[in-house]
Amino acid sequence: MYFESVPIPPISPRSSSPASSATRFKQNPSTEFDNIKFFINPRLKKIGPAMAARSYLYGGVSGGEAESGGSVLLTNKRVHCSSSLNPVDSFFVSRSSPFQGSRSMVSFEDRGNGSGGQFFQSFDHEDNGDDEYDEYFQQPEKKRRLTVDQVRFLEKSFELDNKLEPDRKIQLAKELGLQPRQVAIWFQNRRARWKTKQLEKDYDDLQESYNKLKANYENLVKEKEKLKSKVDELSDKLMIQEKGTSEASSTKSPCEPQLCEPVLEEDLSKNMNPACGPEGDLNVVFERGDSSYVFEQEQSDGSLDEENDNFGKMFLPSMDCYTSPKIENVDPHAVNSYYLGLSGDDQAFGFWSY
DNA sequence: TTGTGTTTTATTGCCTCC
DNA sequence: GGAGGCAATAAAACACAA
Repeated sequence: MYFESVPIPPISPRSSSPASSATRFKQNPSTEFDNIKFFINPRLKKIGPAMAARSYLYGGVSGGEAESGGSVLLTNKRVHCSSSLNPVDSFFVSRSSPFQGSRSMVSFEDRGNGSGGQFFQSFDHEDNGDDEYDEYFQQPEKKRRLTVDQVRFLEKSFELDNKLEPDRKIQLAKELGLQPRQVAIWFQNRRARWKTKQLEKDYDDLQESYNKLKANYENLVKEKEKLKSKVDELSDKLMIQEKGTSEASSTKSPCEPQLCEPVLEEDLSKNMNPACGPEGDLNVVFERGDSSYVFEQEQSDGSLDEENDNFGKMFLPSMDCYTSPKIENVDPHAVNSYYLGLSGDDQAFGFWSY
């Protein structure tokens, strides 16, 4: 086991200067970055090797795990972290790549001996003077964005397959002049972005469906109101007509054979004719009593029918006050259809078929 | 110029699979 | 147990308004 306490001065990562990083590095001359595997700060938070190296190089610790002014413990415990410090990665950076120009902030190509391990070894305090430290740290690698061409290339590759097999990763890294790790990270982040976009799209689709349904519902409510007012209007007419009829009958002889005769089916079908409409002798129809039998043909199937059913039931109570008690046995379909002068087929209004 | 919000690059820990 | 994926997150880079 290898433990070492490493003080971290209170320096903001953003405002850090290369010199301060170098200073900190020099404060720990015995630090061997090749042995850095695992970091624990005083608050027992873990810091990976790359993060630790980053804190040295750039004056801060990514992830906010290390508290400034605190210290970390170095151990050689192995953690799963494909750190960019891996010297092997630098071999994948092709100097002849057409996509040169973007490197990871922890890419150490063109630095010293060209490998991460050697890069760090070159800072052995015993073998290097202060000037050399400062020379390196005054021009730190910054986090660099990929070039437009690199991104375009990666995007095309992502379109083909958003998963990255090891061979493909290495191939892409070579072609782009990046580290395989960078390619893997790019795909990882790209998948995350894709997923976010997908979620947004799904949300929009759901929202659109909801809006359509809502609009349909509002239309139905409007139509319902329209029909209700029409029913009310016709009910009023019926009441007036009833009044007139009763007044007329009271002035006539008690028994008028034509009116008291039972209504025949043929007569009813005449009354059901839309052309006749509600102006027909409704009293006669309801006097028959078993109207549901008469209007059996009005029955239809499907949810639409159910809608109409409720619709009819909804208006019946308001009609009770206008009609004789016998009407309570009447099929709501029949009542509505008859009152509106519509046959069963005519009930298939356009607005029902959303 | 500076403050602020967004995007991109990168790290970490956890999880699953082999 | 190692490799790779993912969610969460940090921080640099960038965009843009005041």
